[in-house]
Amino acid sequence: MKSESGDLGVQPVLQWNTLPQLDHATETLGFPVGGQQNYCEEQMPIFVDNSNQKTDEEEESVMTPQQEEGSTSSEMEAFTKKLKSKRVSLGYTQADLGYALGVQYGKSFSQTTICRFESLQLSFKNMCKLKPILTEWLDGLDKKASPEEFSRNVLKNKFCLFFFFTKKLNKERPQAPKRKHRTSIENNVKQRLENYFLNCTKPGAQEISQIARELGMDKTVVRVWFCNRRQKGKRQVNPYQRENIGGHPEVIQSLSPVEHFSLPQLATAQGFPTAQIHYNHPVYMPGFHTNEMYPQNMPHGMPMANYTN
DNA sequence: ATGCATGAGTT
DNA sequence: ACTCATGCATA
Repeated sequence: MKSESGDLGVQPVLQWNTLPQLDHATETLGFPVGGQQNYCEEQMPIFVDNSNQKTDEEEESVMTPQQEEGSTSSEMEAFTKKLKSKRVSLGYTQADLGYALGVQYGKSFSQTTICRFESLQLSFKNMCKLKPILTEWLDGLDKKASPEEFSRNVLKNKFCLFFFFTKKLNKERPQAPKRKHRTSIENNVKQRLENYFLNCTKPGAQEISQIARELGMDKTVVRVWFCNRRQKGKRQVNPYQRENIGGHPEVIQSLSPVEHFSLPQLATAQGFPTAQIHYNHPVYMPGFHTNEMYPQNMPHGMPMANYTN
């Protein structure tokens, strides 16, 4: 990680917690710096002067989700690859990118969201919504990118991040956690939930109560689980589809129980308009209960420059 | 990278 | 009480 950068203004490296310039930054800025958390609830302060763009050629008022002609799934996929490639080449982590967006455009995103965007794990609509912002970011990088200037901006961004992060930290340190706790559902219970889901993707209050009782779970947890399970079914691309698009659709046909259920809106659920690959089961991918519904993504075989990690 | 959760907006 | 966008927390 020790980029041979040396000092400020040279190599933008954005691994906050291992950043060589970190100490320097800390001294310079007068507050501690480090860590890699998500603190996105709050709006980030905007420090960066975007003098190098953003004149008034751009009317920002409304970003119409160019759902129509602009974005097809393949376009989207191409875009995500481009984005990731650029991000990585700059040494940005997903979290960094999320924050950078906040710094430059006033709206930050979490590592999670960036991650999901890059791997097309969002609904198409959501992808379309985020794409313009990310496009802007990409474009901004290309424009008049004098290396020094760029590096400077990167560092400025980082300082903003540091500031924001620290402020947030200090705020939360005293009054610790009214934060949530991630309840962990045992695998066998998950499996049973899956079975219930298979039988009915949208149980009513009654059913939920019943299920909760039978599984010895909190009703709310069950309800949320179903919500999430449904939502998961609407994710845009799952690894199976992607890996088999150009290949052999052998593995896929496990079964298609979903068809047998009345899933009114499921069929039309915000899928990619051009997602031609429709396996019979848009929702449930049985056959794996290894707790991992979907296998790991293979690493995008790209020449990661100096992205050590 | 992903599971469980929240909150705003809908139905 | 749901959907949808989103993220903290965690594996």
